[in-house]
Amino acid sequence: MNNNKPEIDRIFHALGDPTRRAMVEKLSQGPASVSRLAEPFGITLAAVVQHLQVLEECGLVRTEKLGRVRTCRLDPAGFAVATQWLADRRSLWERSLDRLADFLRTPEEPL
Amino acid sequence: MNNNKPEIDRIFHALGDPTRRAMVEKLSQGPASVSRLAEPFGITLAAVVQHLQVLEECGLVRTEKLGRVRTCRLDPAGFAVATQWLADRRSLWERSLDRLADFLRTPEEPL
DNA sequence: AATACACTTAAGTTTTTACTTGACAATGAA
DNA sequence: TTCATTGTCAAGTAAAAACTTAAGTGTATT
Repeated sequence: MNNNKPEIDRIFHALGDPTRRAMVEKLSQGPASVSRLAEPFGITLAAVVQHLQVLEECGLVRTEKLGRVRTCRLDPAGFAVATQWLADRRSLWERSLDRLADFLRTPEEPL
Repeated sequence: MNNNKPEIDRIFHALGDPTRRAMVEKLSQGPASVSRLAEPFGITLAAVVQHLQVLEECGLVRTEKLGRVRTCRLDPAGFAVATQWLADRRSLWERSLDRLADFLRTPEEPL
């Protein structure tokens, strides 16, 4: 499906992959180089770099290269977008429950 | 990658698809039948049902069938899991920033 | 200068995922 | 009973995503 909010799309898509989420988990303990990030996974460096691109393009991770080593760190802004979306769902849902409660409480009224 | 927390895996995977997220957005405005859920999307009912199964299996949505109509509604519990994961990332990340700040503040100490 | 290190890139393969088609209940209405 | 409605299921297709291989670049080390 083609939706209207590409940023959210990319963020949730990025978080949808378990390897990428594991990379994020590692980075939440502090910055790491690409190869140290790769260590825990049984995949090639190239694959890790590809995941990293996805994480960077959607704003969950920032990286900078110094000499020959690229350092990766979390970018909280991206997480805020995801958190906000979830919070919005909950608040809308609660509003709909409230409306239902009102409706049930109110005795039959003519429309 | 094979991770240790299959529930989180399934939840974020489910939210990774834009059509499923749109379905969740619709359901956050209140319960809906399968065919009403399907209306906004240019896909077959069968496809919608498949998405619905994914959402139900990971605990984001609950459904119940009465007569020939199945009613779908959000299940807040699933959202709590996702929200918690995001919150955990942020708090760990902030801890790591604090440790860095400590380190920078402390004058050279012998190891 | 030679070698090792830390990536990077492009291209191809494999696996997953989303979606369709078509046939088939089961329920409710006429 | 007949027909439309609402959904279900299985199988297949097509597109996207993850991953590999292999060759290459720039940086540090010896």
